[in-house]
Amino acid sequence: MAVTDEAIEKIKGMIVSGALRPGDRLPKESELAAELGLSRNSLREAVRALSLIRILDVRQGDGTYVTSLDPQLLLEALSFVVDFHRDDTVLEFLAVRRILEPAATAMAAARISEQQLDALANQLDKLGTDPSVEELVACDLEFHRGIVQSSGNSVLCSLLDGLSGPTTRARIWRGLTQEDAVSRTLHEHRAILAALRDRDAEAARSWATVHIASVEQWLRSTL
Amino acid sequence: MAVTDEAIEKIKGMIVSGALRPGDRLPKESELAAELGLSRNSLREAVRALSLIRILDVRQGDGTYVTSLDPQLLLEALSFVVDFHRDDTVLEFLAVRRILEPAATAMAAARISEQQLDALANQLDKLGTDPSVEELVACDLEFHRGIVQSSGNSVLCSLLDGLSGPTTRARIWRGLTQEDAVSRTLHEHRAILAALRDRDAEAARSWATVHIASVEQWLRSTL
DNA sequence: CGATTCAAGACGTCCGATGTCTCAGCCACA
DNA sequence: TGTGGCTGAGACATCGGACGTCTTGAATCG
Repeated sequence: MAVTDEAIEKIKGMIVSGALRPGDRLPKESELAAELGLSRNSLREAVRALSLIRILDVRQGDGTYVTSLDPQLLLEALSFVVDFHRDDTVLEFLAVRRILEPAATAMAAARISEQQLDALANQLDKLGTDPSVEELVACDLEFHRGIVQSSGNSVLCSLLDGLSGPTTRARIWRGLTQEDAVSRTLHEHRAILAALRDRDAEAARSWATVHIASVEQWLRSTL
Repeated sequence: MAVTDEAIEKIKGMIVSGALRPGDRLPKESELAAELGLSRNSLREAVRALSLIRILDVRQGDGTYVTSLDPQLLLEALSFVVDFHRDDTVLEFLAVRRILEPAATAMAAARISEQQLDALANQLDKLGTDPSVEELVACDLEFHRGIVQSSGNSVLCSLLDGLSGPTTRARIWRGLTQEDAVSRTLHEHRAILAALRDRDAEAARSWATVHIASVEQWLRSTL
């Protein structure tokens, strides 16, 4: 195994074993390199790789630190990876989202606060009845994120956040070509919100499923 | 932005835009470095980072290539990230798995082949009635992977593979020395298999839910 | 014709120097 | 005495070049 890969594994080991804890500062590059038995250049490659996936946080002039290791942070790297997928796998991503999002929405029905509900309602109202496609999609993302956050599961939340990337493009595309997509989306959002207000998990789940399935169906018929 | 980060973005751009396609070979390091306007050292950091998350495949003595970019490959990096999570978030990962795995199992009920079913049955038989914990864990992983693969959604499959990474699972099982856990697991596996054979998606889903929920419950009571 | 050898090409690793940024401590000023 | 700027030490950023190791394929020899 290459020394750089070894270094990656060793640093990983130090973190997993607890020798390095979230927020801890690593020894300076030259010291750590000596400690691990490789050159500073090679060590830097390892550090850079771990920083790309948000394990390490490198601050020039200061030092290198272990990040908080929050699921949110680590899964953020997921969206970077997801960006590489081509359109022919969008359907598979959407299918996964169709599983997760309704479940998250149902979970939120039991936990979402009144303030959160009001905030969501406000957000929908602010959009008006004839928004631009870009506005609608941005609002859509925000709306769903707000709900999923209320599911109380940060892993679920981050995962959905990452998966939503590629489908965003598809939704924009759809909004541009399908006439009634905008009004239908608005209607579905209000239905989801109403179900959440009623604390009706099953209704919330169903509306969320319908919401995603309609995008999926359109996409399938288009490809 | 640092030159290395710039290089990462540029290489990403070349791939996303289609200038570099899966399997393509990159210019040699010195040339690419000159092309992107940085030193070979800095470029190598970028390449190393992209190779950690399986975007690039570096072969010493040969050259650097774009990987197939299969969802399977890219999400493989997920397990690397998941390894960093501490025990207090295991429950959240498990909750996500509890959503995905039953859905995948239900999907498999409609698509799984007879050969696949026989293979799964064989695998369970081979384990005997009193396996070691290590054998059981390995078999458990294999069993679920086999089913999820039959769901026909490679994104879903890779995601579950990453989430139920060896570390997570191992940690759960290590403490799981409950006597009846082994036999109960075996029983549940057989029930899932029977439901699949019957093409009974709902039964398969329910058994999968029960299967995961029992682990979840045990874990919750232990932490 | 096949096996072996060898050389070119490409990545792997290291070194040392210099640039740039951050932070903390010192000092002058009000 | 408090505040603000200045400055120097420390740490990361980047570079260029040298040398090692590995892969591959062509040339060579039996």
